[in-house]
Amino acid sequence: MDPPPHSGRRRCREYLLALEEERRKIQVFQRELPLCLELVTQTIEGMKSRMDGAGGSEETVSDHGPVLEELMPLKPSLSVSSEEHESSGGAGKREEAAQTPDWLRSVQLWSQEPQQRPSSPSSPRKEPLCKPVALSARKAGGAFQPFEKEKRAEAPASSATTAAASSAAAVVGDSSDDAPADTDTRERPRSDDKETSRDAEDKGGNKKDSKGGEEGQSQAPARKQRRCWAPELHRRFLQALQQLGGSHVATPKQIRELMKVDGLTNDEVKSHLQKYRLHTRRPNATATVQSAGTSAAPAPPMPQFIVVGGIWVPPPEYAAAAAQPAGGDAPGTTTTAGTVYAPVATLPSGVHRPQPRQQGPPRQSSGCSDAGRRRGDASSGSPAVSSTSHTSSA
DNA sequence: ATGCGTATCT
DNA sequence: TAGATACGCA
Repeated sequence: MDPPPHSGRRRCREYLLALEEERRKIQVFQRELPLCLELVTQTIEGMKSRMDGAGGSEETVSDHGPVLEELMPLKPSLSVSSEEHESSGGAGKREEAAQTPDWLRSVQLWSQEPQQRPSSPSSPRKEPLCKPVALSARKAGGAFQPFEKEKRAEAPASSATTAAASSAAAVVGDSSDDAPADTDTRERPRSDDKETSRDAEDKGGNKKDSKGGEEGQSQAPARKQRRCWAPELHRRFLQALQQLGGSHVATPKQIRELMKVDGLTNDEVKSHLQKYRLHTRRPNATATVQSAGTSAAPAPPMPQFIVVGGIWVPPPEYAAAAAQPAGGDAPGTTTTAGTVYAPVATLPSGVHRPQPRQQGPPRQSSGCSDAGRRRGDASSGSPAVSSTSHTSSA
C-alpha cells in the first residue's frame, strides 16, 4: 500500500504535521514519557532541516527516519550481538562465557520474576547442587528416602503449629547438607539429650488413659494424635536403623530406644518402620503387582542384595549406611556415634546385636537369633548364609 | 504376657 | 500418603 512514489515532499509535510501534533499530545506526559517526547522532537527537527536543505530529492523519507536508528539500535544489536561471538564451530564449549553468555539470557526467559540476578557471572549460585551421593536417584520417594537427605520442602515458617517441623527444619534445614561424608559436624546444638523434635509429646498423655474427659465420653477412644515424623525425627530414625543394621533387622523397640526420643511409642516406630520398609523396597515394581502366575518373571527382579560384612542388606540401605558416616549426633553417648555403622559392616553372623547398650534387657539375646524374627525376612530364601564371606550376588 | 509383622482403616 | 489401629503369631 502506499505505492505512490510521487509527491514525496507532500507526504513529508503531512507526516511532519502529524508528528508535531503527536508531540503536542505527548507533551502532556512529558514527565512520564520524556524520551518519547525527545524522540519525536528530534525527528521533527531532523525532518525540517532535511526538507529545507535537501529540497525535494529525497522522496523516501521513510517513516522511520534515520534518527530512530541512531537513537535506538535495537534490531541490529540483537542480531549482531547474539552472533557476535565468533566461530560457533570448533570449540563448541561456551568457555567461561566471558560475559554473561546466552545461558543467562535464556534464564531470564524462563523466570520473568523480578529477581536480582547476580551480576557477576562468577557466582552462579548454588542451589540445585546434586549431591555426589551415590544413592540412586529414585523419583520422589516421599519421606521415606533410604537415607540421603530429607527433602527439605519446608514450608514457610509461618505455620506456628508443628513447631517440631520448624525446629527440625531449622536444624536440618541446612542446605542439603551432608550427605556423603566429610564434615558431619552434626548440628545438634540442642544441648539436652532430650531430643529436639519435641512437640507432640505432650499430648502423649492421651495414650490409653481414658481419663481425658474431653468430650465427656470416656468411651471415646480418641485416636492418638497423628505423630508427625518431622525430618529431624526421621533422621534419628534412620540413624538408629543404621546402627541396628538395617531396616529389616531392626526392631521397633530397639529403634525406639536408640532414638531416645521420649514420647515416642513402640507402635509409632513400628508403624513408621512398616512404611519405611514398604517404601524402601524397590520402588521399581510399579507395574501390576499381581504377577500372579505365569508371568515368567518379566522383570529383572533385582534381588540384588549386597553383603555387608555378614548381613544382607538391600542396596538402598547399604548406600545409606555407607553414605552416613557417623550420626555425629551423639549428644552424650559417645559410644554409639563412635562406631555407628561399623557394626553394620562387621556383623559376623548377623546374630549379634552390636548394641553397646548397657541396660541390655535379656531379651532373646544369645542363641535366639531367630526367635525374634521368625519370618524369613532378610535371609529367607537362601539357606546359604552361614559363611561370612559371601561375595556372591544372586 | 510381650513384642513383632502385617493388614486394614482413616 | 502417612500414620493409627486391629489382628495373629511366637
